[in-house]
Amino acid sequence: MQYKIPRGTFDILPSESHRWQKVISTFRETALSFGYEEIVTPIFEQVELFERSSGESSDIIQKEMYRFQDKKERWLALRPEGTAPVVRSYLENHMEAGARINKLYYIGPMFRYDRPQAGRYRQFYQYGAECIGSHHPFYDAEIISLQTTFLNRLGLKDIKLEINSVGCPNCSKDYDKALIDYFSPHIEELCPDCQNRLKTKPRRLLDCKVPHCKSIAGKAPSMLDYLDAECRKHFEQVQDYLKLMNIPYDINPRIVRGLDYYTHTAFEFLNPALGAQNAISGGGRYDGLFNQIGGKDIPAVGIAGGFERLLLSLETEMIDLGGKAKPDAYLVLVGEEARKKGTKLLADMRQSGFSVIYDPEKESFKAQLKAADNQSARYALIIGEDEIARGIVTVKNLQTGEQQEIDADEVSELV
RNA sequence: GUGGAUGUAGUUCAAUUGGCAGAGCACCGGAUUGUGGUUCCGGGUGUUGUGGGUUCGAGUCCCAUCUUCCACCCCA
Repeated sequence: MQYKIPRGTFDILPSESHRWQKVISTFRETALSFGYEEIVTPIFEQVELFERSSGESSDIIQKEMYRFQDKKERWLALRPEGTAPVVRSYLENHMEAGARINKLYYIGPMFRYDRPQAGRYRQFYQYGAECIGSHHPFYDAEIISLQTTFLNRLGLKDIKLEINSVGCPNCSKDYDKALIDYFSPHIEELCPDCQNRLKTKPRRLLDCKVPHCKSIAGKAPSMLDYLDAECRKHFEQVQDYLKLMNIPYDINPRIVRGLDYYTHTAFEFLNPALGAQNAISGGGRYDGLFNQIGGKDIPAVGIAGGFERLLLSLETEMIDLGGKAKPDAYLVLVGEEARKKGTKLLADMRQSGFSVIYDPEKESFKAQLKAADNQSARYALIIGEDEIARGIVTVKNLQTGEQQEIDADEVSELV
């Protein structure tokens, strides 16, 4: 084998693709039933869009983004995430003028240069939904509800929802300061990563897995104590809605979203069975992003999820997504006359919407029937010398083994 | 980017101290030339990830490289 698939990418083969289709169509149906409409944006964008939205210091920008120059030496990037392009498109197409609220969903590949692992790829497929134009806590809950409904429709059970509020820029500032005050006396004891985090993103300290850091972080001040009155109220209202919608959740004050632009609600859906890469989806409110990109003050809340991890979860829970489509009929043709008549029948039946399979390279009667069985066809349509002579087609039900002879013209009606 | 494992047939796995690369499943063909699934018979389908090295001889030992996996980092 001379050529190999690039590292961190994968083919979706026919044996898998029907599972993907099932999950994707379930997401589409769910989003649609919540009033979300699809938006499709390009796979690459100007580099600056992501630098501006994700924050230049973020890992995504620093080490994970695929950048390249085109022939006019414009710097472009394969999109590492879906929200910024949606926001770009929203602003560019003046969608705020068309409707007060825009509810959008997207599906497609994202790209991050990262070390591959189970459930983590360099080209991976995400779905996402964004509700743009309202600050109302109902929509925070609706976005979460969209995800739980989606998971329920797929039949997934072992998924946890954790929510948090990261506050607004105001209380956020106070909190970061409190964290720095708290951790600074311990700086010598912290792991090198955490010493670094203290300078760049204090909140990341709360997440560290090194036992000693963990024990120090255990007594650190909680974000929830630093929320101002308005943020607190918003967070409570989101929870009220979740309760009304019958959605179970845990509050986890340690949730930190990776990207800079989040405000208020932040949440994650986790599957504890998945190992290290256990976040199925995550999201939150990003009232600050529009300002960051386009200078307009537009509130929004959204979610993004990964299909790979979803499919892994479905596998560990052994949930059957239904097999691949089975053909209605397989043509078994023996003899030259039968081949002619059968080919015509094949074309007619396909024209009227049936799925019919025929393979001229299988010549023996037995080989054709075997193939019909192999492909799980519902019926075998048999035409041989006998049928030709009598102007009929033998129809065999491959499940029951029952067989009947019918008039050549009436085949379509029976199947 | 850091640390640690891994790789043999389509697939799951064998192969003794270095001594002719094998088995189940799958696949293909056949079992009175018109009846599939079950059964029986036959067939191994391979650059042992790749490239070097040691050796009379390497799947096995050494070096490099790639892939995948585990953890970190990060996140979907």
